Amino acid sequence: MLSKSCINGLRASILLAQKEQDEFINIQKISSELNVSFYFLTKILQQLTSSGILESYKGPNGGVKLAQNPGEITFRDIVISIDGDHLLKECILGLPGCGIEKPCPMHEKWTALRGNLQRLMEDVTLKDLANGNDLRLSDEISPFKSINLNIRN
Amino acid sequence: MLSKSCINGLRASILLAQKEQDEFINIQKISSELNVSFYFLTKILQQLTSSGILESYKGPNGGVKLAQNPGEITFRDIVISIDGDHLLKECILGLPGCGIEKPCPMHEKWTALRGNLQRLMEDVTLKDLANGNDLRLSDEISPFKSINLNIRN
DNA sequence: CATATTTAAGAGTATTATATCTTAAATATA
DNA sequence: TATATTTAAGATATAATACTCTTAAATATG
Ligand code: FES
Ligand code: FES
Repeated sequence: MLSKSCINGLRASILLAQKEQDEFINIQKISSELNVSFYFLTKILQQLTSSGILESYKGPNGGVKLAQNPGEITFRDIVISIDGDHLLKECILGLPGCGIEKPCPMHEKWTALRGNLQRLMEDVTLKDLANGNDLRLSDEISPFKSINLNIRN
Repeated sequence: MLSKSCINGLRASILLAQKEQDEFINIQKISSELNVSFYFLTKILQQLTSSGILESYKGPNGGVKLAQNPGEITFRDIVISIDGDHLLKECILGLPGCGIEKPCPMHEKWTALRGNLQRLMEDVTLKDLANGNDLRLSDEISPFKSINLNIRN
């Protein structure tokens, strides 16, 4: 449902919410904690930075940090930034302009469910997520495990 | 959320449910009614046939038809056949084995919503869909409009 | 039996998504 | 100011999905 980029963006954001809010966190460090490629994660976090969800700082001791309090950033903010709002706007049968012309047979049921999804995503903040269980994966079970562990040394 | 293959499979199935159940319908005809490439649709319908949702018949007057009554085939059956059950099984944050080891922070909310999605897809049959509005698109607005209209002439 | 019609199956191409690499820009610190 | 560190941006590579084409198999009909 969510793209891999989006999932990694969420996971990184949750991790940032679990850390000290005031200091910039090194992307290399985040990527190794999440077992995601540094290169890939960098691209994703650039997207979140350009959306204003993160702030970044270059140079020694640089990195990224949340631009707002974790309680003010929602799950939805991050999904929209990376995957856009397709999921929350489009017809489940792919018809153009969901509901505008003639709604498809699934329209009512789908928009109801989609509304619940939207509400769920709006209600959940990074603060909520950060207080939940640890999202880090062990090397053994991580689907994101990188093959080359010596990236950028 | 659903792949294009899946959406086209659904649209074709709904169309079949709107037609005479006893006769085989030509795939070329379905593809032109839906403004989908004959080649692409053929592949998708082969998938539904091998899953036992459709029956096919080769040769003159051949084609495909529903293997059961429209009221007995659910939206879910078709989604599972084409896209698999990822959507209904996986963790929204991509963690392996959703809920088996340590559930992610979204687990409860997501599984609740996913349950509603599952129920929705199980409740809706092709009969329901066929009685709804017309799914055919006009040439002007169809996102599936094929560029070359003279396929296989 | 020969031919035309139609789906099946597999191969091939195109487009998009995912992932990596390289170079540039900013900045801290010696 | 020179160097090392770190993100930004753009180019490249790989994988997955979408889509097309070709050939084979089944079958109706003359
Ligand atoms: S028109 Fe299909 S879900 Fe709205
Ligand atoms: S573990 Fe994430 S939704 Fe179940």
